[in-house]
Amino acid sequence: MAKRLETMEENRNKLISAARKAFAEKGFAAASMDELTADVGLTRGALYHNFGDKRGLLAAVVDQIDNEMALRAKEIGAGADGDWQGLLAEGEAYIKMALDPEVQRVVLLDGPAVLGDPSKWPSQNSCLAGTQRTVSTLLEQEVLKPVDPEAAARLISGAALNAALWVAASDNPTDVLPKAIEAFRAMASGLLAKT
Amino acid sequence: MAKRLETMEENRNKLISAARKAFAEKGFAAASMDELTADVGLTRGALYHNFGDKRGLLAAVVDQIDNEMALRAKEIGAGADGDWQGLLAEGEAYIKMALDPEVQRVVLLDGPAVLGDPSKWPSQNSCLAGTQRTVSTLLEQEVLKPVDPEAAARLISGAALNAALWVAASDNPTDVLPKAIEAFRAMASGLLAKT
DNA sequence: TATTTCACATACGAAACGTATGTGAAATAT
DNA sequence: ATATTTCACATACGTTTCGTATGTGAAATA
Repeated sequence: MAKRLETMEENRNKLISAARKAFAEKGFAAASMDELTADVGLTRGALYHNFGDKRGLLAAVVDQIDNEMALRAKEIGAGADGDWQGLLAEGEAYIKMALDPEVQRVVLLDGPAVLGDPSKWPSQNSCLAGTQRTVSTLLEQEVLKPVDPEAAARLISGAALNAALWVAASDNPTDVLPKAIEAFRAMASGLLAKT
Repeated sequence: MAKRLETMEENRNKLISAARKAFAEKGFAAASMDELTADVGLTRGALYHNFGDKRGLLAAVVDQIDNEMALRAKEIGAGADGDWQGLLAEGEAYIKMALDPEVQRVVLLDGPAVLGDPSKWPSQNSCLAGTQRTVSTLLEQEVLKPVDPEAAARLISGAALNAALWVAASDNPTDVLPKAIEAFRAMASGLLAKT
């Protein structure tokens, strides 16, 4: 039947999977397309046919990781007590996820540098979109000061992810992580309306 | 007299100056070392002798811009009414400075991606160090909640710089900038001790 | 069964980086 | 003042890698 589409999908997944490893371990610039494709028994021909160019492959990888992150953050946020606690929990989750070298190297460092501003990624940044939705909800409930939702979302994610970069680069991450989370909660609470 | 050292210094400055332009306009990866050096009447020989490699040149450029930023932020902060207002003013200054394509592309995007975590740059990140000093002062004055100074500094700068990336990438920056600043002030106030 | 499609392989050309070596003017020594 | 050494930079080379242009064979269609 549709054997063409089937193997094509397989090959796309193989390439994305190999790219996740290569980009995470070596960084975008140092990752060789020849090597990466050969690892899964293909050539650069398959790559350029499926993703256009090296950037296109990165975009696909970033999209996949970003969606996984957003999904996980949503789950964690939903388990919290109320929307506000949910937002804090999401932020905390992002900090922890950003400790993963793959997330850090691919999504936080190379992603913005190669693909440009996250909010304009071909795939849309799911993490950012999710946070913004939560903020909007809290604004309607008048839990937050009347700030711009997109601005708030950017600041929250920016603070969280930057804190994570710091934690990961520190000498003893486990010791530093709670400090980052505490400071994050403090700053985020600045958005709360004065009740 | 010391003609050797003199012309050597001149050449270093020529290269750094040319690199600022090239890195800002084309990005680190796309900037050609052949082209860049030829623009100032030199060859790659001069570059590799002075800076070791392409990354070394970027490090020198980042260092220069970073120091200019820290100097300017310090001036602005010093002109404010009190240390707390100074910190807010500094943050606001960073947001505005990050609208400069040179700052954005070289220091915020390519810098971390190529050189790694800012706090461990060969040059030390002057901006970060400055903010942390201010935070420490405010902690001694018990103006802030007892948070880790480094964590606070990272969160503040992270939020500010990420907000700036958003503003710059937006369709009408002038309209969006005040929203970013307002949200920033709100979040930063979360660090204040509950008086 | 013949024909067409197309997903991928193969082949090619064009940079660009880093190194190894050369060179000539400045600094030093005689 | 002349000879020697230093060294900042130029030149030349090899390697790697990307993107494109073209070829091909199996699957889909006629």
